Amino acid sequence: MNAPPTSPATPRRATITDVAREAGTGKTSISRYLNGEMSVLSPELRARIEAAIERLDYQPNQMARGLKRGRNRLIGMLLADLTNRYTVEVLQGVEAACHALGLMPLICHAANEVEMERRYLQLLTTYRVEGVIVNALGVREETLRPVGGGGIPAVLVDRSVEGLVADIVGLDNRAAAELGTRHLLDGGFRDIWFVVQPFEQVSSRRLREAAFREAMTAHETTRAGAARPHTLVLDLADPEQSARSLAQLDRAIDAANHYHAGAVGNAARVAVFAANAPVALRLALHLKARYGADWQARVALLSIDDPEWAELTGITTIRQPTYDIGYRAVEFLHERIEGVQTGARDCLLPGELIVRASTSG
Amino acid sequence: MNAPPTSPATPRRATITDVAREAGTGKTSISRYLNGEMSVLSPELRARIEAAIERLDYQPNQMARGLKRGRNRLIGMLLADLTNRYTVEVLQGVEAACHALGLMPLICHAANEVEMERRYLQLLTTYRVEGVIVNALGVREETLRPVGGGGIPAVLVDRSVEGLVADIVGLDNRAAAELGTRHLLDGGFRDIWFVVQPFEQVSSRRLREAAFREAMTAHETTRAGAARPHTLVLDLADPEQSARSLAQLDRAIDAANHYHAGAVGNAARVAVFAANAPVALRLALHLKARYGADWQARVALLSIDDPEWAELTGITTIRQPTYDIGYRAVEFLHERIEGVQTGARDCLLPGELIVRASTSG
DNA sequence: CTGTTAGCGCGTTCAT
DNA sequence: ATGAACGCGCTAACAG
Repeated sequence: MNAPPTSPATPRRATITDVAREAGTGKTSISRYLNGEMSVLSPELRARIEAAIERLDYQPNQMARGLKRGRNRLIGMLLADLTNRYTVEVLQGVEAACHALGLMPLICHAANEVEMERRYLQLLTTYRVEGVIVNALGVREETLRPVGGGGIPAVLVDRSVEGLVADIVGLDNRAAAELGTRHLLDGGFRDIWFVVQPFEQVSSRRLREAAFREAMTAHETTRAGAARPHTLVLDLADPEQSARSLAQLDRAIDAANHYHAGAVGNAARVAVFAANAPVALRLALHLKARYGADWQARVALLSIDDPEWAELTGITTIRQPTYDIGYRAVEFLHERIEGVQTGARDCLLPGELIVRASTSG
Repeated sequence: MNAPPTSPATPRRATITDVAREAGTGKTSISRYLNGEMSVLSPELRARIEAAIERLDYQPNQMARGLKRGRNRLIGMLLADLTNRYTVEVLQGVEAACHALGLMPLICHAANEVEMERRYLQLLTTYRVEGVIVNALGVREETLRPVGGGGIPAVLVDRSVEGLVADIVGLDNRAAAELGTRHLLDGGFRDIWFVVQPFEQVSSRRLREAAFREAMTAHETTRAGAARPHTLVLDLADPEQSARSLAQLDRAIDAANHYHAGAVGNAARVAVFAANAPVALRLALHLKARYGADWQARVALLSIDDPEWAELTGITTIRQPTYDIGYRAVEFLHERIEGVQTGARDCLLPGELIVRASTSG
C-alpha cells in the first residue's frame, strides 16, 4: 500500500542538466538564460539553449529554485469564509495583484473553523511562504505567532487581530456606518435597528456598531422626532439566540406599525441596518416568512455589502471596494517582503452607497 | 531595486542541521523522527530530538522534502469562476478531502479568462504539482497538453474537455434535466423554455439541453395539451445577444398570457427552466424589471443550482451535490497519483429537487 | 539502533 | 563568454 506511482505514466520531466547536455553546454549557462542574463551569452549559444528547451519542453522547477535562493514567490492567503461573497471579491483583487507582482497565492479556506485556521497557518509556514494575508475569525495573537512581528510578514484584511501589530486594509467602517445611518435619517426614519453578529471579537463589526450609535446620537431632533437607535445582536451560528433576537425585532416592528399608524412617510416604518450580507440575508428570509412577500412595506432594509440578490430584492446597500482591498493587501505585503520596515499601517477604503427601493419608497 | 529582504526581521528558520546539532546527533535520526520511524529510535534519543525541535520551533521545509522524494503533496485546482457559488461549494469538498488525504490544494482562479487558465496550468506544472483538478471554460486539449494522458494526472469537474480522456465527476446532467422537466410537466406546464448559455463548447450544458428536449418529446399529450419545448440561448457575456434573447422570451410570455387567458392552472403560465444559477439570476432580474415585483405570477422559474436567493424568492431548484463532487474528485485524483491505471472513469452524482412556491402555486 | 555519504534541481561564486 | 564545484534542506541507501 501507498506504493510510489508506477512511473510509466509520467516520463519524468526534463531537468536543467538534461537541457545542458542537449544543448552541449554547462548548467550554468542554462541558468543564466533562465534568469534573463542575456547580455552574457553569445547569440549562438543562446539559440542552442532555446532550441534545447523547446525540444525537451523544459520548465524550471520552482521548488528547487526556491530552495536555492531562499524565496519561492509563494504567499499564503488565509480566508475565513469563501461562502461569503465579500471574500471571493477580495480574492479577485489578490489574484490580480499577485499576477502583476509575480507572486503565487496559496489559498487556504478555514470554513469558519478556528482549528482549520491554525492548521493552515502552520502548513503555510511549512511551505515557507514569504508572507501571509489574513482574513481570520478566531485567531488570537497566539495562534498567529509564527506570523507578524518576529515571523513572516503579514497583512490583515477587514479585521484586526488582538495584540498583533500588522498592516491592515479594509473598509472605512466608521465612514460606512455613518453613511448608512445618515441616509436612513435623511429618509425620515427614526427607529433604526442595527443588526450585527456578536461583535466583541471582530474589530470591523465593533467599529460599525460604534459609528452607527454615534451617528444616531449626533443627529439633532427634528419634526419627525428624535432618533431612536437600537443594537441587536444576531448570532447566526446559534439558532436559539437568533430566534430570540428576531422575535424582539418583530415586536418592535409590530409596535411601530401600530403606534405610528397614520404617521407621515418613513417615520412609520422601522429601518433595519444590517452590518453585513449574511445578516441581511437572514433578516430578509425571516421577514419574508413572517410578513409575506410584501415585507418591505413594513421594514426598510439597508445593508453593508452588496450581495447578488440586493438588486433583485431592491434593498439599499453600501458596497465595499472589495477588489481594491485585495489588491492593496498584496501590495502592502509585497513591500514588507521587500524589506519595508515602517510601523503598522492602516489602509481604509471608502464604501459606496447604492440607493434602491427599500429606502427610497 | 528589488533588493533582498533586509533579514533582521526574519531570524531564519531552523533547519534539520540545526536540530541535529542541538540534539547532539546526526540529521538522519532527525529525519527518521520526522517520518515517524519511531521503532528505530532509542527512547532516549527520541526525547532529545523532541526537546530540540521544541526549543528551536523547528518545522521541516516541505519544499526540500518534495525536492528529494519527488512528491510534494501539492495538487492544483483550476477554477473557472469563483463568483459562482457552485464552484465555492465544490471547493469545500475538495479542501475536506485534501485535508483527509494529506494533500495541499493550490487554488487557481481563472476568472473566466482563457488566457489565465493557460498561465495557471503552466504555473502549476512549474510547481510540480502531483495532479490537477480542472473546472475550466475554454481549455481545449492543446492548452491542457501538459496534463492528462502523458502528463500529470488530471480529473475534470462538471465539464469534459474535447479530446482529453480523463476521469470526470459532476452532476448527472441527464437525470437532473429530466427531473426538472418532468416536475414542470407534472405541474401542468406545457410551454417550457429552457434557457442556457452558449452550450456548444460546454459538455454539461449540452447534456442538460439535450435531456430537456428529450424529456419533452417523450411526454405524451394530455388534456392540458402537447408539451412545447423551446430552447433559448442566453450569452451572459454579450449584452446585445442577451437583450435579443430576453425580448424573445418576453414576447412568448405575453402571447401565452393572452392566448391562454382563462385556461386552467399552470397551462396558462409559461415555465422557464434555467440551466444554471447565473442564468436564473439574469432572468429573475429581467423579469422583475419588466413585470414588476409580481413577476412570478406570470412566469414559473426553475433552476439547476440552488443559489442563496432561491429561498428568498421562492423558486424551485435542483440542488447539485457540490460538496460530494469536490470530495470525489480529489479521491479520484489521489488514486491516479498512487498509480491507478484504469481507463477514464465517470462519476455522475444525482441532483436533488427542491420544490418551492414558483412551481407549486 | 545510529551516523556517513550521496544526491534531488537549481543558483552562485570563482576560476578560466 | 563559459563552465566546475559547492551548497540550499532534506531523504535514502549504505555502512557501522
